[in-house]
Amino acid sequence: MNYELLLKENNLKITPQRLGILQLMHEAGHISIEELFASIKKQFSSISLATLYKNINAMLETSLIKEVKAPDIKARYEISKTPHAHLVCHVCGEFKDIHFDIARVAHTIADDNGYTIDDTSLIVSGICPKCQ
Amino acid sequence: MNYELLLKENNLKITPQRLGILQLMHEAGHISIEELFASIKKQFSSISLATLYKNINAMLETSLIKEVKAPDIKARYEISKTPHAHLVCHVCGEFKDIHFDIARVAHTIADDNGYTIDDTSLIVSGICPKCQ
DNA sequence: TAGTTAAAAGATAATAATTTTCTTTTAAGT
DNA sequence: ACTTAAAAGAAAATTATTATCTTTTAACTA
Repeated sequence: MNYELLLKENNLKITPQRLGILQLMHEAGHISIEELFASIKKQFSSISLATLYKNINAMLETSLIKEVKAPDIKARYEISKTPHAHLVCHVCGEFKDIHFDIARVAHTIADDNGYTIDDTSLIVSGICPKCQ
Repeated sequence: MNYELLLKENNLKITPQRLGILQLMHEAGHISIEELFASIKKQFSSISLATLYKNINAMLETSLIKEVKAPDIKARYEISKTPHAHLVCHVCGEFKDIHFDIARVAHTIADDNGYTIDDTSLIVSGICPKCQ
């Protein structure tokens, strides 16, 4: 995955910190601020939490990344890809991408109401087999 | 709507504050903490914000109410009803219930993965006709 | 390739949101 | 009415997020 291109396409300056954030986000699939901060500090020991928040916000604004929030679970961030659903265990926190095409459904809903879609989120939250 | 029964069914004590919260939530359809606090103070001028949070959390735990969070918009709370989608304008904040049956889709996803469902949320976020 | 500039990083302080603690009050069951 | 556990209210504490300011750096240009 070409993170430099991703940033460039979104008119964001390429910085080592941003590349590190995107790399970690990509490896994890989806990651919370806490986890991200703990991991990124291994590469940039003096990185500021403020920097992390500012970058997350900048990348959210351009939709380069996406926030996913499920009940009982801290928000997680992921690099935007084709819309998909999330299955979340609220006991152990397991977070799974589900390749279900939510775009069709979303378009039907939005069109019926004259809306333009910017984001669609389908989150199924429950208990995974291990936690039952 | 019988709020006393709702509370009783969920083993929560019936208090005037809780009845007020449920009433406002029902009238609004979905409401943020801020709005709720502003409104509930008209009835209970000395109600504490801590009380509001504690009650929201208690009612969330029993699933008597549900939290709905869309990008750029503060979390909103609603009395749990049959699962439905939400359409949100992130410009003016308009929040619309959509009577689309998301349960079927959710069950398919959950069953395929051995999950038990506790909650399903489909949020389509975009720009409403007025804000375009 | 150095020079310029606007943006980003980092440090810290400030603000906002949420939770905790403690005391007083009250709902609900004898 | 009496008892008890839970809820309310007030205030403080904690946590999350944002803002401010100075220093550093990416990106562009001469």
